[in-house]
Amino acid sequence: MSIDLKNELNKAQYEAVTTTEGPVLVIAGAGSGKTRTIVYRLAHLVEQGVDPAQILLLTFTRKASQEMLTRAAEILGRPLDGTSGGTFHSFAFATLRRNAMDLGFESGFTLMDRADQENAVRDVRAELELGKGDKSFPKKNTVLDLITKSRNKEEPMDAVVQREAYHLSPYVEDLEAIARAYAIFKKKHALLDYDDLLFELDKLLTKNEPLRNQLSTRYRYIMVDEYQDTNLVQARIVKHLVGESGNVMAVGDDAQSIYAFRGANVDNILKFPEIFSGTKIVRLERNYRSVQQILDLTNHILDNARTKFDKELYSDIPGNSVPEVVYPISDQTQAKLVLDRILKLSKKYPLNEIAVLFRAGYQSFHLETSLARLGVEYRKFGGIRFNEAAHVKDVMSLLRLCVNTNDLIAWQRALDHVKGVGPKTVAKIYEALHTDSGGKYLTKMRKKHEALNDLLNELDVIRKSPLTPAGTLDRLISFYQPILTEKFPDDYPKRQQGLDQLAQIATSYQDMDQMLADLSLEGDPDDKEVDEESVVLSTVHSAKGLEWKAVILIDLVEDRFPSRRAVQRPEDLEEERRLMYVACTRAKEHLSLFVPKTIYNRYNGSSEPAMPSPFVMELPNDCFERFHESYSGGIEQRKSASVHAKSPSRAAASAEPKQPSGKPATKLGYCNHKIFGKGKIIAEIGPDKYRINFPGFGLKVIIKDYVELL
DNA sequence: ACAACTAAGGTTTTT
DNA sequence: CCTTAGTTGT
Repeated sequence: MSIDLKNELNKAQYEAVTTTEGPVLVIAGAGSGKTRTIVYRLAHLVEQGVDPAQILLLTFTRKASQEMLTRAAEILGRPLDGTSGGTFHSFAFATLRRNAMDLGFESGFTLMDRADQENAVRDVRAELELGKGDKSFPKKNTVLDLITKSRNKEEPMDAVVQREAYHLSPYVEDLEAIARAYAIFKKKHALLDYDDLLFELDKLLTKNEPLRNQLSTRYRYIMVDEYQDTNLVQARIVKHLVGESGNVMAVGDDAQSIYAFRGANVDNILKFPEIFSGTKIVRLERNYRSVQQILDLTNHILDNARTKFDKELYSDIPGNSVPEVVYPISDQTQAKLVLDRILKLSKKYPLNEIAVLFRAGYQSFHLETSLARLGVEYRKFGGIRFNEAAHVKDVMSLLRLCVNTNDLIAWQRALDHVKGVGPKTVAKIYEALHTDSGGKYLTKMRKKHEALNDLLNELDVIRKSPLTPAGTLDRLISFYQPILTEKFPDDYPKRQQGLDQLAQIATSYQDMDQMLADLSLEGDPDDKEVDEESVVLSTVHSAKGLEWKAVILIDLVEDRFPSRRAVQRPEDLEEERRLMYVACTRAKEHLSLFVPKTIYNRYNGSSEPAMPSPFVMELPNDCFERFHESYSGGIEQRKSASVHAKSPSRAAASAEPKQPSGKPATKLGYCNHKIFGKGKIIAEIGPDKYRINFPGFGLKVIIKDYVELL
């Protein structure tokens, strides 16, 4: 039985699927059947007689690649045995681990997650005694951001600071020193961070020719999804792996590039044809996801992009659902209105076909409490993750110490519950454990601190008789039990469930390192039985590649979406626009945009007026319907351009603040000032002056000649 | 000298 | 709400 490709695919998709030899670049608009194309290509290759083990599929999440492989197997009617699939990072981890010796890690290495990295930066800075008592010294978070940005963009620190954090210029040398010490720290403690995975793999493939040849021979067919979000190292890795065969397909959409902040480089996708000569370019422009009204709106979002995207999506999905823009009175009442909207939509769609999207994890907080109060189930993506929860990290560090006794970060965490032992003492104990002469000190400390003694004994027992990951975890969780109840008196039962879940996950692993890495590499473990009846709450980033019948976007006001941090530099603002595009293109049939008129400000404890997001302001009136919340609680349709006027006639609406759409602020736009940097022009004062709001500096009146308009 | 406690300041996005 | 700097206590 063979697959009827012609029937299952459109012309462009068919071409992408059947061009199996040589480099192919697929520019796939949102909802254009990108996944379908990859899935069919996988199936097609295997049907043509390609050994599944010769295929490598690199995707953005491991879940995505698993799903594609499963779907391909369904089409084929048999499983794809041996196909490698996963993220760049997970692939790198697996390859590096098989070659740990080559890297200089005789006894393996441990992967650090974000918190580990921050802790390491904190320690290193303390060690170097940099910025003692200097309140404006960048925080570890910021320091780490700059370090990884400099690595991912492969630019020197001073260039990054110059461009993206000019106010930190005085600290450039300190930052460089920390970056160097951080690298040494990792080496010393057999730790690799996310960036190291990629750079070490690149290094390994560059210098180890036999390995490179072995891999490029093995992977005769390589497919890379979301290519617009790869960075320079990732592109080099692809190049290494492709080798002689030249059979590589990159799939992506330049309009959906949303990871520049971590070093992704859109140029990768644009330059792909240069790097792989003879590239065949296929464009998928037909949209199979959304009704035309939604596409009209999303196309408008791109209209105002600085870099124009040569793309206009079209769809012939039947449906007559005009997107709506809803103006709640405040972000607090927004939660209630969103809830009402969800309940209304749930009559038409199952809950898991409804998603609420937002820019940053914390923005769903109000809504979460409302949903919980009403007993509506929800699943949240983005924000705090399972493996970042304190109790999970605690147990994980115990586990890490069983495999890597050099892991200082894990020691710090594991010894945290020992009363009377702080950072300094941990360092001493660590030293004692790693030097022959440390015995006396250790026995002294073991006598002094019973909890320390217990822990070391426990670890010894486990190390002497290694169990399976699940067995080890069971032991450690029992050991941790008393600590859990003491540390989290308020909610330990809930956390206990999390640990049980962790133990459950462990049963599917034979290998401890692998399990540890997976937990860091793949945020949340798969909910075994996904509750079908749960609304989805997600950050826009985490919603990438997903779709729902109904999508609700909240907090579309200035400083939130676009993020306050992104307004300063035009490139960042452009990325926010693409983010907005990604968010809206997730919707198949229904799209609601919520624009609260006021935002609660905890600084002065009151609600303050908020400007609607520029991305909403610039939308033409005819591509959405407008609703305002009335003070009596309901929402009412308002404004001229509406198609129908069925709204209930409550008169209260007239008391509302005016739509700020006509205000000059948005027309005046942004500008650059030599000293204050990027600012938003609020008003024109007289013939030659502007009132400008500079983030970090506040309102200023500046003579026009001194600013550069953007 | 170091750990524990307390008050205040600041919040993007992710592998 | 979660991190961190400053203060108190051992």
